[in-house]
Amino acid sequence: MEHGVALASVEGLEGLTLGRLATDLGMSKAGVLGHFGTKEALQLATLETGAAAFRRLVWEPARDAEPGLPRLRAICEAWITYMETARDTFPGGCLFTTASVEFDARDGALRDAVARLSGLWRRRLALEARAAVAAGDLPDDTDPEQIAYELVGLYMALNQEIQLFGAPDAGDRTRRALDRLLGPRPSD
Amino acid sequence: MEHGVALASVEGLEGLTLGRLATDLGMSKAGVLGHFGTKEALQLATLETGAAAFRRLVWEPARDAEPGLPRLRAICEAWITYMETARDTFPGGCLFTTASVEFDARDGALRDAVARLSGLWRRRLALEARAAVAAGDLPDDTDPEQIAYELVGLYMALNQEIQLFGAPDAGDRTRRALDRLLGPRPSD
DNA sequence: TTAGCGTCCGACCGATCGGTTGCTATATTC
DNA sequence: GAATATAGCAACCGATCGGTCGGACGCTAA
Repeated sequence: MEHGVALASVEGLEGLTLGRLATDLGMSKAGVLGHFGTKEALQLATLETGAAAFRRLVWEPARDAEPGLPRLRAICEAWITYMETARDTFPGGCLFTTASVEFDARDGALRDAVARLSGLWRRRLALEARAAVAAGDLPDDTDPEQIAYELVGLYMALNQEIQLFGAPDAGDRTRRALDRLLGPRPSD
Repeated sequence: MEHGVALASVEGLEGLTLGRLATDLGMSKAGVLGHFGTKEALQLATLETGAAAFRRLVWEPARDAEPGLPRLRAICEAWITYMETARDTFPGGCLFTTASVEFDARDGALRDAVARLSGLWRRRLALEARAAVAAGDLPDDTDPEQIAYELVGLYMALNQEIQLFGAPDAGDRTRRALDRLLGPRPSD
């Protein structure tokens, strides 16, 4: 599964091939397929494994922070670290950005799964933003969904900056945008 | 070429297949390939054709606006329209978002072409932002590259919102984000 | 000891991939 | 009217695709 996630992050979930995966793992195609039954099942399992890694790297580190703005900031910082340093797990960049673009114009279980996971994450972000508004850490007229929407865009830009342009200062660019979106960081 | 662009926007530039394209066009594979010689050449030509359509739909309408913030606003509005209504040319959403994610982890002419086109557009956006700062329409301490960076992210989010979630209010969400990024629109 | 089960294998299937070859039909040009 | 160039075709190539099949191996429980 780990190698499948790595492969898919580079080649896409459609480019994740039974033959290629089997060769890399020193197995036969039938041996690999036996565990899943179908390529689509393999793709879905890969997506779930990737989601678990995302939760572990981005959500878990922020879990202990106080709900609301502190936790939202912790999420955003872990998210930057994830984009910058998760090269071993996701050598081709964020799997969910890739999968979203890959399946957003098709039908089927894959598209549904991607939309479900993306929607879940968006709701998580909006939930924290809502708590931040309730706590008075964000302006009263803030739309939590709007915050979540802009955050997602910001991190897709970060993914492109790192993967396509190889920009070293991409993390700081994102932090600057976060300052404007969530207010300056208190640690400064 | 038109049909190739439409196909690639749905299936990706790699999913753009000689056989599929030939069948849709009522031609033979050899007949299609004869015009390009190589699949990679077809992909590059498709990318260029898509870029021409993008320029026509997003850049041309804003060309007559005054350089700086007015033109930047005109670009952003045309860009939203492009995302919302270019379903005939790009039924699978923005071709450049797709291509960027598809090739950002690979090597070769396709990746170079995508990076070149994306970089060009980023520089165009930054150039207008810089003019806006010089004209006093944006704060003095504004980083034009930062504006361009955040704009690109914003429109990738818009592309996802339309294609993956089918959200009808996606354009307005983007306009709200633009208000915060470039200041409220004067037309209000 | 044996039966069953999970894991994996090599061999094979039809379909499709990108690409090559030799040919024909239609224009254009000299 | 002959020569040339263009565009298209059917047929075919080796490779790879996802998937199927029968069987071999090792483990565990009866």
